[in-house]
Amino acid sequence: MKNAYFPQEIEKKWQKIWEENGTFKTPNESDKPKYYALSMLPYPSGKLHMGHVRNYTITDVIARFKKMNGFNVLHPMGWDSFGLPAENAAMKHGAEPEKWTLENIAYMTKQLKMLGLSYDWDREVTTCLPDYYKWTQWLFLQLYKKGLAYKKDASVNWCNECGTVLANEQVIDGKCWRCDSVVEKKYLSQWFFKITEYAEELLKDLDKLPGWGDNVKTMQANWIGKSEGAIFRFKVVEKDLEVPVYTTRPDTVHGITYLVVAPEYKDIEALTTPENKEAVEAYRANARKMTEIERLSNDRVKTGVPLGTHCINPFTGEKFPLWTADYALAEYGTGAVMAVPTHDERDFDFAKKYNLPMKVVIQNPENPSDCKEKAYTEEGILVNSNEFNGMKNTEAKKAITQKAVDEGFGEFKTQYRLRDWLISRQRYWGAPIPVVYCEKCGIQPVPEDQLPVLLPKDVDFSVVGKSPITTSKTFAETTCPCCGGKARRETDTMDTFVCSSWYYMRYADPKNDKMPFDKDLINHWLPVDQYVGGIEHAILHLLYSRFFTKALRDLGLLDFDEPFKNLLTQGMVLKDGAKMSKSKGNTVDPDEIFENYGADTARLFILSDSPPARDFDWSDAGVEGCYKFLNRVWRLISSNAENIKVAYALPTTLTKENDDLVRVVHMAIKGITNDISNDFQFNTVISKYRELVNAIYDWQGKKSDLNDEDKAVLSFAIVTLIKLMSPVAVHLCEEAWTELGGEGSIHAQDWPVWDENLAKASSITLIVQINGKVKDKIEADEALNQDELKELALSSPKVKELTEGKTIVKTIVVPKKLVNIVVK
RNA sequence: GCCCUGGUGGCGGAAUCGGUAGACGCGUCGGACUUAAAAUCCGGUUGGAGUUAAAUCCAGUGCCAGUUCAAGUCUGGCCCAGGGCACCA
Repeated sequence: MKNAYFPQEIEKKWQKIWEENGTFKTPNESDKPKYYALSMLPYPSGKLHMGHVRNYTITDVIARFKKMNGFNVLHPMGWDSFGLPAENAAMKHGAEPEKWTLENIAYMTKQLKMLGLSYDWDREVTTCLPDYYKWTQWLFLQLYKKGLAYKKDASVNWCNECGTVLANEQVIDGKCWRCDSVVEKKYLSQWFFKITEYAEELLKDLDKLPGWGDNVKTMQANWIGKSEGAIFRFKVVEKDLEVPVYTTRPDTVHGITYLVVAPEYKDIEALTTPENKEAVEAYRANARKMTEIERLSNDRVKTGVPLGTHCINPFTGEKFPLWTADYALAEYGTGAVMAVPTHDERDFDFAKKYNLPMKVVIQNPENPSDCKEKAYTEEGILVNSNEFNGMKNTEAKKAITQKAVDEGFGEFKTQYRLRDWLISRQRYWGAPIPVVYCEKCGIQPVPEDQLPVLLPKDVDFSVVGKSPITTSKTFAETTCPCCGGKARRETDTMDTFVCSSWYYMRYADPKNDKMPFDKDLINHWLPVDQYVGGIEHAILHLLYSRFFTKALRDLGLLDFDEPFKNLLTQGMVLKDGAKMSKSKGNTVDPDEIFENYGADTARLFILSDSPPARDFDWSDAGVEGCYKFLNRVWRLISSNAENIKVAYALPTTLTKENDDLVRVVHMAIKGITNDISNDFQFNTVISKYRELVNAIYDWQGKKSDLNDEDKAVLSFAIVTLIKLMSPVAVHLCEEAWTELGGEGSIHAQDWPVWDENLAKASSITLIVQINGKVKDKIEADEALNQDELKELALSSPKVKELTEGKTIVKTIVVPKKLVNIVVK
């Protein structure tokens, strides 16, 4: 074994051998239990960044750990390779999106291999290739047949910069998730997935996911936004019309003093009197012009105009006016709101501004409020509410709704904030939506045997204001699968999130050309046992994937309810306290780290300083420290190489010193195994590697010559060390294993096991406290019983001195640990 | 405003059940080796008091109370930071 550590040399060597030997191939058939470890698949942007390195290292260590623990581990990798950057690159550099994408994939694959990741590359999935997107299209057709994919005219989010529509989930603070430019509203005919059909199950099944963080689950729950309330229908005085409203406060219904409809409300024109028409039209025109941002920026300052018509409150017979105001949202509930200014802050603000009447109907008997200064929104007792007076408002909700139900002007209603998923994109580089439009037959799905609908090659990427796909002379023109007549192909492509909603299923059966996946195989491998990725997908990708799983289950394609059993959301990689970004100039290039220190150092460092879920601050000194540590490990092994043999067996009886080292090794096995099992605390795992290495050096420092027993003990310690380190320092440990006479790959060895009796020190340190403060520490035999421990503590000279002249009130003995003497 | 997460040395962070606070590392200071440097090795490093040096003592896990023989850990109230949602009726 060489004296010096040359990571670049050994890393290259082993990567080649592993590839040739197929060390990391995963067979479908195995007598071992399965384990599916998965990282979120990357977008092939060009180069790996440190966030990737962190993500894939975490998952890789998990996969290797599980493999050594007797699992048949599926650990695949693929590419989320449709999307706008490829198209932008095409426009900028004139490169084909496909060529650009495949080149990036080739480069990043090389980088992933340099990191020493244990992927089964035979299962690689590339979403932009026809053998994959054929099945994305096939799945679309199944959803279409089931009524879960549909086309409708709707007001949609439009990003001018990207030249396409966006899903609600892709609009962040009124801006595009990708390019950050302001999103506008457009009225277009678009394709949707009916995710709302699963709103209740998506919410409810969050409870089935104890392996997910509460942060992600509450984000999803908030996004789904369930609320329970009632619909009331109010008759319009001047017209033969009704205005239905949704409310979560049916208990306040006697306090209605006006009603608000959204500017986009469907019946608004009919509800407007001729005298008010001009003002209402002006208000609506202005609302249409405003972007989401503008609506948000002047929040709290509410505006509106009266329509001139009135409704009757069936509970009181009172007549109240109708208004339009943009604080009522067309897309939520019925688009109309009953206003109770006394018990709703928004209605209160509006009523104050326009001097509308107020009527108190809920009171706190202890501390009544007249609601002149602010709305009272807490619980209370009903007043001014006819037969409901005196009822607790929580009970009145039900009673009042029931009355509406009985008398036929209302019902109980559960409402969700979640909207259907808009999947059309007016872009080229995506999976074409497989439908055609026929003048005679209408919307026709492309027959399954005609899939895939291939992307055309004869397109002009320089066009502005429309999708490049529309420039193809060959693509749109087609024949109707129904009547054979002339028809036009859909030119919209699917949101890339559709592709990434099922990729983890394809890994189970990546080469299937009859189906997206075999049912038995997917039921065998799925759900994913451990999913690792960034928190930024808490809603988007994770919600869509959960929806897909449930929809495909209902299509009979699979038999599970949730795709990801355990989810680890890793923190960001920072540098100098800020997120790494090119614009800030604080990025670190993985290639440079591989070149200067090797992949093992990079892997060790990225896991070392912070627990996976927390943000990680990159520091050059930290990398240096990890490199030094690996050198230290290397020296420890190489300087002892002739004394260490994998095959050496431990003698049954040992000297005290050797016994102590053996105990340290057992403690390390136990500690490291528990740390990995307990939320993958790799930072403490690595500190335990260091402790073990330090202990071996200390032990060695006390020895001048090694006898046979010493050699056996040292071999045990070092062979265990490299097994424990092998999931992290994958190349170094493989090299050491081979040099020390190990057979096969270290990555195929069994994980070390500890002996509970040896995984502790041979004696205990008894903590002696007086009044809860540590006063003495005594080495003691662990066999001592409680009384003996008490005697031992009381016999301490220190204790005698401090208890002199005082009364011992009480003595608490914690077995094997501590004695607390309470004195007065 | 609502929801989630967190608050421990100069820094990253550690501390199964309530039982030695600060593991391990980074930084830093001192020492050894060296002509010198790098590398390596050894030692100190929460604050304060104390001493020639030590021993030793006191305080200390965001703040204020409480429970307990014992609280970083449990309970109640508050403050701060980060993230998410936000005119959702």
